[in-house]
Amino acid sequence: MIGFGVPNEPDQITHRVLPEAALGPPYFYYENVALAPKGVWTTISRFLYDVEPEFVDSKFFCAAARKRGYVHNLPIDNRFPLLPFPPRTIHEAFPLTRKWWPSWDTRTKLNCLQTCIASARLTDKIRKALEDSDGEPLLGIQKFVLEQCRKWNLVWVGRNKVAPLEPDEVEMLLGFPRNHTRGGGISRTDRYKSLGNSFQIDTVAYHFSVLKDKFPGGINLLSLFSGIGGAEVALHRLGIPLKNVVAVEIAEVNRNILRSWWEQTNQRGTLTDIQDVQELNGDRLEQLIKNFGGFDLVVGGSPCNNLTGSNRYHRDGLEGKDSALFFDFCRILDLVKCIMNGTKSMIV
DNA sequence: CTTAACATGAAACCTTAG
DNA sequence: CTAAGGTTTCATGTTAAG
Repeated sequence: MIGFGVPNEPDQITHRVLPEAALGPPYFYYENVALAPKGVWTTISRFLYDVEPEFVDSKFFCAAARKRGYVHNLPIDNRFPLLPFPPRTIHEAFPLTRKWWPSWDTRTKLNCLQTCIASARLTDKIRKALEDSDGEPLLGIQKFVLEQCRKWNLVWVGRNKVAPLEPDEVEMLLGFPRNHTRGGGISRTDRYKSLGNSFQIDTVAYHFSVLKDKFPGGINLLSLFSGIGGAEVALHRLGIPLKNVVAVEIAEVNRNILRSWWEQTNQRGTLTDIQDVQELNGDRLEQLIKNFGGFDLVVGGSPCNNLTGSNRYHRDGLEGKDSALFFDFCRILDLVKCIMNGTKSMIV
């Protein structure tokens, strides 16, 4: 799962032909989970001008897996990665765990970072199971422990002791600055939730890197479902100045995180918060676009709640309550295209 | 009212053996 | 080719405690 290519791997594709209707401006970038129910990505592609999805696992960029699909109309030649490369194995990312890591735990990469962590009861159960055996644990015990470690992304923090990742460790793996989601009234569980829903910065920045030459004077960004600001952080770390950013995000804690980052990094552009994508109708968009001459890039990863395998209750596909917001991405992108090109919208 | 802890499978893909 | 087995997954609902 390397899409059109990732750094340090062969089989790079540097050329593709986009459908006529997909050509910008603006550039657009849509993201969601790769392992969605059957047919979902076919539908997503069809609604986004028949652009072929690019499926990439972020394990090629960091120490954790993250299988995602991206539909975008960005150029794909002359991409470059953020430097320095983040640690790409568990041992490099968490050197202190090495001392306690048993030889029979052969993991070198973590699994996907999710929104919940393992219970204390589980790590306690694992400790007790291991303490009962002196020396090498029985194969059955090893199998059980390893299975739980994979399932819950546990790391070794002491003799017979495993633990879930701390929020700041998740921030690091995803490529965010330390303490990005800390403070300002956000709870620990909300940090896990916001981080678990986010982009992996190095992956997205690799795709965005082709924009650096094109927008030396800065970029106007429409960031839908912006969350904790993955797109903004990626562009910033690439050294692409942010001129006008319109960020749409339903959760107040996430809007606060992005606003706080915006101020801490001394951004010189303007950040406009919008709470709900439903507020973005034709009139509002026309007004915004008139203010600063149009968007260069429209980014969004719409909710995956009804697509991900982690959801035991309502994995209903794109028509699900939350995941149907994908169609708002399409609606808004289409409106932006039409307003900027002076044509009439196909959507009523 | 928040926050935290905890229990709760299955779809879809992959590998392997035959 | 098929079947069996292995592996992974941006989560939700309930309960309790503050």
